[in-house]
Amino acid sequence: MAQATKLRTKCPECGSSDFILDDEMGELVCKACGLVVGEKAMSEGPEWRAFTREEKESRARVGPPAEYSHYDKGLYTSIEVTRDAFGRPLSPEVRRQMWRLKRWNVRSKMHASHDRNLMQAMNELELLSEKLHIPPHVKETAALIYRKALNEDLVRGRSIPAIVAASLHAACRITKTPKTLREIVEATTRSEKEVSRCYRIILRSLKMKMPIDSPLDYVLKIAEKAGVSGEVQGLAVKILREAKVNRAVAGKDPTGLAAAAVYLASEFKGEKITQKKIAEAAEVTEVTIRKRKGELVKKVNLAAL
DNA sequence: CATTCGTGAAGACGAAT
DNA sequence: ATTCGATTTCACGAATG
Repeated sequence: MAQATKLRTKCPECGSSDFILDDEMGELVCKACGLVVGEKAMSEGPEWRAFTREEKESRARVGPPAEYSHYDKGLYTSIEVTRDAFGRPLSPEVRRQMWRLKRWNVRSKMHASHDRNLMQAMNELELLSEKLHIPPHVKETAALIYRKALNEDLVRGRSIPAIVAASLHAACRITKTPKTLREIVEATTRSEKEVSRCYRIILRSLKMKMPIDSPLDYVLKIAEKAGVSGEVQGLAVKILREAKVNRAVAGKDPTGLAAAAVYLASEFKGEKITQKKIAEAAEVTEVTIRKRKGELVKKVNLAAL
């Protein structure tokens, strides 16, 4: 119990006392360095999975198992430090030295690659966020997601920038920030295909539940980019609301839907914008706008709005 | 001439097998 | 692992104004 309090106040890695409690995953994460204290501690034990599950169910205290205070124990059993290469006992002096060396070796090996990776990734994320004008809280979310991905060993064999981009995309969707995958990808050197693959992998292994993104989230952005009046924008929103209750939006690309709504609204209000302009603003093709527009016209009664 | 509309081929994706 | 169904995009041509 004393260990739990100790860990809550100080991160064993960087000494920071700032933690984020992610109760969805049952993880306690150091805000400064990203070390997942809870999971890190648990993975040292042989049955950490059972432990986490129990923790999750009881929803009681979050903290490391008792073994955390003796994390050296595991090394004692796996590394021979009591005898030399010929099986002769070592002097206590050498024994201590050896033990220290081994421990350092193992720890630095485990941490060095992790840290190097994280540093590169956070750097990349910083650049991306800057380029795309990502709000700070979204960036933070992306960072957290990346750290989880890293801890799940999802980065091995894939490109860091791709995973970073995927994490950012996930963060945008969770926070309902209207940024398309393509916009994010265009700020990187990676292909859309690759990033979207990473995104799906992250979603799956982290068991993340994404809110389905509504076309409404994109109306403002598109309207602004295309330079339409607030009136048109309001009408577009109304159209989409109506379309939603009429089940006219299932399975369609939300940006295309939003674009069509804006186009329709502008047409109706007499301040017509070309499909081309809206298509550009929404990053969909004119064909898609036409298709959605057709459905919208059929399903919602314009005059009633 | 610019804009709009419709169409077939092709690629991507999720779900089902 | 492959196939299927729905969807978007691309690249056109035709109609409209």
